[in-house]
Amino acid sequence: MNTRFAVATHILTFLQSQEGSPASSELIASSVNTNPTLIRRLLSQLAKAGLTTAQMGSGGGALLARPGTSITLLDVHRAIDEGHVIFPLHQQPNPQCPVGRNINKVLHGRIAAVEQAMERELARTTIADLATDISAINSAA
Amino acid sequence: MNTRFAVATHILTFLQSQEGSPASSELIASSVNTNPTLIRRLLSQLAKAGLTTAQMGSGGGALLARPGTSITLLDVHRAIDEGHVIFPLHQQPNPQCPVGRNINKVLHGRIAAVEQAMERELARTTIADLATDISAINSAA
DNA sequence: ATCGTCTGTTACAGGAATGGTTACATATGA
DNA sequence: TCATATGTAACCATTCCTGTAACAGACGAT
Repeated sequence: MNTRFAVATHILTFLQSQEGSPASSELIASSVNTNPTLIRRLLSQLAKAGLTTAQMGSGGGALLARPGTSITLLDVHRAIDEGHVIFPLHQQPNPQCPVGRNINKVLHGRIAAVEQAMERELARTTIADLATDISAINSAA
Repeated sequence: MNTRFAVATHILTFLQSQEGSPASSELIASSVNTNPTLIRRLLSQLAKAGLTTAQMGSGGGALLARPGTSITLLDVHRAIDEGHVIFPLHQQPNPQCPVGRNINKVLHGRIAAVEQAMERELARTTIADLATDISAINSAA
């Protein structure tokens, strides 16, 4: 089970709720309930994608690189699952067979439409949305 | 890389193009370019989902259990990736943390919308559509 | 009735991905 | 200078996927 997308989203939502003060990988790890190295690995990918920055040294930690209102779940998906295809095609079907020769060509178009629908929906939610939902739950309780 | 969805779709499209004559796992395997056991494993799942049937014994093989016009890619996805969540949540975030306590509740709703969008799109393509596209390419060539 | 064919299923091995752990060089604030 | 924290690498256990081999059971052909 690959939970990196969920954990990365958790990290970003956590940073959003910190309102600008840096969070150490150990603090984040305690919220996610995992170990700091895994958090740093994901933060490294998020930083490469331009979603977070890091402040090294004492009192340092991770920060959002831009407002949570401008970071969507699609951004997270692209940063974390880069190159991870949801519905991969199989390699080298038999070119001698009328079906095998063309199946990938035909399937590719249909799958592309599916992934586009998925991405459109991912793009509709921002990190700020999630943080807002959470704080609404917490202030209601 | 998990290509089971693509291979299962290939199998069903192959059966559709057979127009009712049974296909052995070995014949299908040669079209997919893999081994018969993998084909039989997938056929077993497709049969459990009611998409194919099997005719045992000499001259036997796999058959579509219902018209290809009524089998969608969503049916294939459900038969093959049953229980395989696209965006799984992470287990047991810290309940002491305001974010950790609620992140999964909030994320779940957003992810459900994404998967529904994906499923709607998968449901729009049938096995018969794929077979039609392929025969169009072959007769054009 | 026997034989060959084909399915359905199991077992096992190799390879890849995931996640947990440890370690360490580097950067930075105090 | 020192404690803190990042960034990254190495290693291990676990799990999933795929290929391979094996075998009992079903069924058509002869």
